[in-house]
Amino acid sequence: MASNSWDRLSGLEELVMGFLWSEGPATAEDVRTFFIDRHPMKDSTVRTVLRRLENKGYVTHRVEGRTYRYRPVDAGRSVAARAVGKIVDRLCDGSVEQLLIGMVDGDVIDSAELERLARRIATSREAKGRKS
Amino acid sequence: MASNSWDRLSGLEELVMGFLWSEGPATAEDVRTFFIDRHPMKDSTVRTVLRRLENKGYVTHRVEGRTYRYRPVDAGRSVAARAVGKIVDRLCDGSVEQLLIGMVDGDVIDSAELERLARRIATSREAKGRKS
DNA sequence: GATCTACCGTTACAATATGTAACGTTATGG
DNA sequence: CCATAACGTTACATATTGTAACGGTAGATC
Repeated sequence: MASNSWDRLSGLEELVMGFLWSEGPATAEDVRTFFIDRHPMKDSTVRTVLRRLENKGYVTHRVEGRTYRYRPVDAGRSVAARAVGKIVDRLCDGSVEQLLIGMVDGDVIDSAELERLARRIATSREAKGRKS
Repeated sequence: MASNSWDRLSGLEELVMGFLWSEGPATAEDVRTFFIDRHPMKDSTVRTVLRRLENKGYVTHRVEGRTYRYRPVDAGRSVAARAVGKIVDRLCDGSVEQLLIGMVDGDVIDSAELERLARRIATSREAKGRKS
């Protein structure tokens, strides 16, 4: 009962992941405190969410004294990249170009800006050769 | 009871949208026939799915004689672009660059290829000036 | 060493979302 | 007039999600 093939984050799970990604490793109590205004939860609620996130493979925990400290398994951008990969496969017929065109047309990003970013990334990549 | 703020497509809904995107406007019967092997469904099932898709705003229908012909409201890449926009906001702290880096690191796309596509898109866009 | 307390896992439940479909209704082609 | 094709309404069983009460347990406190 370990490796499921889940992939979607629920709204609350996404909120919590957002916190972990920006604030780094945290305990259930840290999470609860952080969301105390926006979204008050009992501690058991928070812990349930964290446990579910762990089952889904998004976080791991390390035992620290008698508390658990949770941390994201992957960077937000990695999870995002995988999600986008699936979107490309399923909604863009596998074509990243189609997606990029859609993003430019839909004003998600400006074409000049996209070109600039792509160039910058390509440049920084070529400077380091293969890594794996 | 018209404009909901839904956003996610379920597995089956995605399948059906895929069909509509690739095959164009279709009736419930067209859909049923198309999926007869992969995913047999009763006609009422298909029509329920189509109706739900319409509620979610993904398709519209036109009455044609006594049947409904459904068509996608937006191109697949538009839907994809919006979805990616949300992903960027929620998982990449609003930075498209973070997403692109994640995609390159995660081998969703090669950096050189990304640059090539970005350049091509930028070129074709600049050739047409503003449109809206 | 008896208590208290901070944490944890287990268990539970209501509200949705999803897949699936039976049924009743109604034009329309015969 | 009647069969039928196509539609909407209604109905579940499951799975997911948000929310939390409970009971156990290891350290800290008298």
